[in-house]
Amino acid sequence: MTETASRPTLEAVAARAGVSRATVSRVVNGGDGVREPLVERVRRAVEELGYVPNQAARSLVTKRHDAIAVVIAEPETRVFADPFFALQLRGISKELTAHDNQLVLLLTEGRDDHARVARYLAGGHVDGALVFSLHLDDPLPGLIQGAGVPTVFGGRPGWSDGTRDVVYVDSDNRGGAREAVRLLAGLGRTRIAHITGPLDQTSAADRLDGYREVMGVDDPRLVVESDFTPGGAERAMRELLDRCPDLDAVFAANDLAASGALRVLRERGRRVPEDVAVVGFDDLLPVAEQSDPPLTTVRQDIEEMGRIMARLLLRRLDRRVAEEATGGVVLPTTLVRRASA
Amino acid sequence: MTETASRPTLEAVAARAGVSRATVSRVVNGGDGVREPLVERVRRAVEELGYVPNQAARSLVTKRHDAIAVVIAEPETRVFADPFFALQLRGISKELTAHDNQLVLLLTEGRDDHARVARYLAGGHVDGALVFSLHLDDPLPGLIQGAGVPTVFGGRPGWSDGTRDVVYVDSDNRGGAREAVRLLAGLGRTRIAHITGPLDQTSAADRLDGYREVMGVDDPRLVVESDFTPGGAERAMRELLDRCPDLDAVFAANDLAASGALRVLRERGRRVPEDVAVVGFDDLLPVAEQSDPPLTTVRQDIEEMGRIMARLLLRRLDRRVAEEATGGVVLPTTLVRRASA
DNA sequence: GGCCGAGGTGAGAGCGCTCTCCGGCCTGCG
DNA sequence: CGCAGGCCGGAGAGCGCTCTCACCTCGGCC
Repeated sequence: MTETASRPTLEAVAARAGVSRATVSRVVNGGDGVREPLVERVRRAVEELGYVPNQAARSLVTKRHDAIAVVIAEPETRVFADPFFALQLRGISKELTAHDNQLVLLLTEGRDDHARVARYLAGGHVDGALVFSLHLDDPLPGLIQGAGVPTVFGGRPGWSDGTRDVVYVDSDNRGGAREAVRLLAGLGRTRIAHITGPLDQTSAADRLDGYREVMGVDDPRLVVESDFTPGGAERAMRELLDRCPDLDAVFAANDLAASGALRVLRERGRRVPEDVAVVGFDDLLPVAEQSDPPLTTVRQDIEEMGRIMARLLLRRLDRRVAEEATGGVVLPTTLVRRASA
Repeated sequence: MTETASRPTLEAVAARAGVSRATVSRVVNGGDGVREPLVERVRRAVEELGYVPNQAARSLVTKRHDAIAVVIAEPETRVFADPFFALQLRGISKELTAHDNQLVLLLTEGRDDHARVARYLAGGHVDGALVFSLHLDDPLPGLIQGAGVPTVFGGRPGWSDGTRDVVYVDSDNRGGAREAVRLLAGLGRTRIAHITGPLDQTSAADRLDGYREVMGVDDPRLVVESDFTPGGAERAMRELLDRCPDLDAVFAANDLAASGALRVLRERGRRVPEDVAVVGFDDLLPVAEQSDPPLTTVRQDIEEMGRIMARLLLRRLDRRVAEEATGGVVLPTTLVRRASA
């Protein structure tokens, strides 16, 4: 079996069109400064030969790769249990595709992988990186910054050492939480409990902050730290009911937790929302809409977050030295009312 | 702000180690045929300079990229609603990482993207592709095969035109379904209903086949086509109960569907498993374990599937012309008993 | 009608690497 | 002690592209 003829090169196209390599290159890259008849001739040659530029050769000289790394650190296996990352990936993918960039996915599995990722990024295989780092003590962001690759973070990185020059995109976790708690308060609820997420994640911490801002001085009996999972939330909910049987509302840090809370409330014979009103966070449709009763929750547009992250990074790569704006972009949340509150 | 000094090249390392480029190259690529003292000297130079090979330059000559594309077609938005792909990705990522390959993620959004993906693959940017194509009429697999890139499919592709040379990895959907239905039959259930998945997906079709194999002649009243979602399964379950109020078991094509069925059964006052036994498929922990009652289901090792896909592809790429074995690898499933049956 | 300038096109030098030779040295054998 | 053969290491030719520069050909202007 003969090897299929190797792909045509610029040279071949040039020969066929009767022009020089340089001209073909110009046409392929936009065709500025080439006269129409020639452009046409080259286009046809490209078409006929089925020419596709060799990206490796191109990168070698341009030092551009048109590729972006997406780094998802996964301290817990949890990560993939909720569709959060999947949705962000979709947003990122759409935006990158629209700008002819490729998405290189780097999944890390514990600390051992950090060095690998850092090396890869430092190796200049990609033009930039989109990094999800949601934990306060995560060393990865630091390593990545050290690698000197333009980076945009997903979610506010929780630096222990104060401010650094970072660009990040996040939801308005604090504002969303405030809105949720205000809704409950507006419903006349006075003993509003909060099931938090893991507080070493900035999103969970910020939601707790929002809760506290509205509650004023908080009754420690009403707050239980949990882990964003239904199971964890069930334990938390039981504890809350034991501590404070007369609570009349629960703000859960995400929808998964809310669903766990709902289950325990039902099991304990509390009616929702009559006896206890419940609000979640995220608006994960399969969970929020299917729960019983359907969940009132704070929606964040996750896919849009992904898209914006990509857009920010791409823009940064464009205007090289220009305005290296730093800081965060915080996306608004919206309250979605269903039956649970 | 001065640009940071560009990364060191082979040349620089060679100079520092006092050897030729060729020798450095040999050391970097395994060091065969270079004497120990030289190897050591080169290693040190690499270390000191922080040298990382330029992948583009390397690819240019080797025609290898050490990169694999993962193509996930997404006809429906559904795709990311369940953790299925995420888990497979994890398996793939682990295996690729272990062999120093990168994962390029290609998400397609409707038919328009097909050409883009085909062009990309044909462009020789990656050494191979892992493709998830679960629909009977999907043109994508055909396009990809046309591109001449070594490919392994996730899930049995449903060709309308009979057999082609494909390599795929799939779960034993049919066998798993048989096992599920046999369990129900063994429990003395005689009117066993089946809520299918979308039958244009081979997995759903295979599960239905398995069900039929055990049931013998099937009562059409007992089978309703659905869509792998809780909502769809609710509608299907209602219809089943209306048609056949005395059914005593339900085999749902996946766990999400089973959870929907459970909800309707509860709403209609049927006890599970006393009145109606329920079995799902997938063993998605958050769903299966958290449902009420916990779900008896057919487990497939999704992450392992991903790993095997990657392994198969990598092996294929290795032994170039050698045994181009074709056909499918079908992974076994196991029945997990919980409370629902 | 000649000169200058602008706009198009081509020639050629690399980008950083791999890999094939080829030559030098060292070993072993006659 | 001389020569064949094997190993090691270096030189150099590209891989396919981009980009600078020089050249050429016009048109416009004096």
